[in-house]
Amino acid sequence: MAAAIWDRIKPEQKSAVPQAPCARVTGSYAGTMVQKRRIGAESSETRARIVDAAEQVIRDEGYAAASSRRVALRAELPPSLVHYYFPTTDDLLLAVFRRGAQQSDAMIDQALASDDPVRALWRFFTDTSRTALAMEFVALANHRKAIRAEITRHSEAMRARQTACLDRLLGPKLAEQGMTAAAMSVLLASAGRALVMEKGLDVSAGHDDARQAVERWLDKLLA
Amino acid sequence: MAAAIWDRIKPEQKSAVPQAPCARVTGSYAGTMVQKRRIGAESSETRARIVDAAEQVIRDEGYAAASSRRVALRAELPPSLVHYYFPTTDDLLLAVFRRGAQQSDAMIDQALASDDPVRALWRFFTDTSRTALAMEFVALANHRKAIRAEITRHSEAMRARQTACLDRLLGPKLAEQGMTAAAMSVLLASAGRALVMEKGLDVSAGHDDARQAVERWLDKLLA
DNA sequence: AGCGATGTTGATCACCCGTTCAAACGACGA
DNA sequence: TCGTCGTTTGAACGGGTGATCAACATCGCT
Repeated sequence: MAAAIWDRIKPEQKSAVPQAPCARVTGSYAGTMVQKRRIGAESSETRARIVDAAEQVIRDEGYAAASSRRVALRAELPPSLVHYYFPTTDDLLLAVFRRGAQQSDAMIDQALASDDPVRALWRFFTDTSRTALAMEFVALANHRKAIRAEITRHSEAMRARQTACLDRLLGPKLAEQGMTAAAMSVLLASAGRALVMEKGLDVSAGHDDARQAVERWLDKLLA
Repeated sequence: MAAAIWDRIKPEQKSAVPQAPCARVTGSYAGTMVQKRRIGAESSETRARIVDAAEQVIRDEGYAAASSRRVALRAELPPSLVHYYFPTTDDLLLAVFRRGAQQSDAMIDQALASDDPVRALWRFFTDTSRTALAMEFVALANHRKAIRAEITRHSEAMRARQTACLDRLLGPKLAEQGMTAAAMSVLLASAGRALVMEKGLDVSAGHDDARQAVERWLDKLLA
C-alpha cells in the first residue's frame, strides 16, 4: 500500500510532458562553464537531411510523432546521430521551425514585392502546405516553451511587416471603411488559416462563399 | 550489426504514434464475439470525474499530456480505473470531446435564441476557454482518426445550424453586400478562433483593430 | 446466507522515448 | 606514420505509456 498510494495521491509532482531524465550539463571545469558536448557543424549535409526528415514527419504524422527516434528512422540514420547535431529535441524542432519561418518570410517578401501585393498576400495565407505546418507548430507551442517564444517573436514580426505594407498600399481606402491595416492583416490571416485548417478536417461548407466574399472585398479595395 | 541495421533501414514499419502492443479482442467464444471486457457504467460518478480530469489536463498541459496515467494522477485515481471506464485512450478523449461539443451546442442554442443572436454568436466565437480546448482537439485530430471523424461531423453540424440561423436573420442584408450566411459563419468563426489562438501565443498586434472592424460590420448589418 | 454484478486495486507486459557514453571510423596536417 | 578532430555507431540508463490481468471489495438481490 505504501508506495502505490503516494504515486497517485500527489497531484502535482513534475512539470508537464515527459522531459529529460537529467540535466545536460556534463562539463563544468574549474569554475568556468565549458562546451557541454560536441555538436555537429551547421553546414553539415547530414544535419540538413535530419531537418528535412523532421519536417516530413511533422507534416505526415503530426507534431506528436516528431520524436528524435522517429525522425532518425525516416532519415535512415541512427538515432544518436540526431542528438549529435541537435543535443535536445527542442533544438531540432526549433531548427525546423526556423527554416520554415525563413521560407515564409521569403514568400511574403516576394508577395509584397509583386505587382499585385494584396492578392498575392491572400494567396500566401491560403497556401495549404505551408499553413498546415505552421499550425502544427502552434499546437506544439502549447507545451514547448522554447518554441513558443520563437513563434511569438516571428508572428509579431510578420504581422508588423504586413501591416506596414498594407498601410502604405491601402491606408486611406481602409480608413474610409473604418478599418486599419492591422485589422486587415489579422482578418486576412485568420480567414486563410481557417480555410486551410478546416480543409484538413474535410469541412468545407461555406468555404467557396467565404473565399468569394474576401476576394470581392479585395476587389473593392483595389478598384 | 545485424539487428541494428534493420531497425533503422526499414522506413515504414508500423502506423504512426505509439498505439497498443496488441489487439484487444480477448473473448471470442464458440464463433460469436462476446463483450471483450467489463466496462464501467456511463452514469458512474467516477467516470465523470475522469472526464473532468482529462479535460483539465488537456486545457492546462495540452493534449499531448493527456495520457491515461496523467489523467489518473490528476483525478487522484489509480490508472487502471481509467481503463475500466475507457478501454482505449481514444475512448476517453472522445468522451471529453463529446461533452465539450454538447456544451458548445447548448451555448450556441442559447446565443441564437437570445434577443441579439448575431452579437451573441460573435461573443461565443471569441470565448477563450472553450475555443482553446477546441483547438487542442483540432490538433489532436491530425493523428487520431476516431476523433477526427467526430470533429468533422460536429463542425459541419454547427456550421449548418449557424448558417441557417444567420440566413433567416440577415439573408437579404447580406445579399446586398454580395455575401451569404455561410460565408459569414465561416468568417466570424475564423476571426474568433484567430484572436483566441494568437492570444494564447501572446501575439496581440492588431487585435483591437480587428475586433472593432468586426463589430462595426455587425453594427452595420444590424442597423 | 449465498451469489452475481459492479467497482476498485496493484502488478505486469511490451513498447517508445530522450539522452548519454564509449568506442570506432575517416580524412587531413605534421 | 601518427595523432587529431569531426563524424558516426551501437548499446545502455531511466522513465513514461497503453493495455491487460487476477484478485479484492462492495452492494443488491434472491
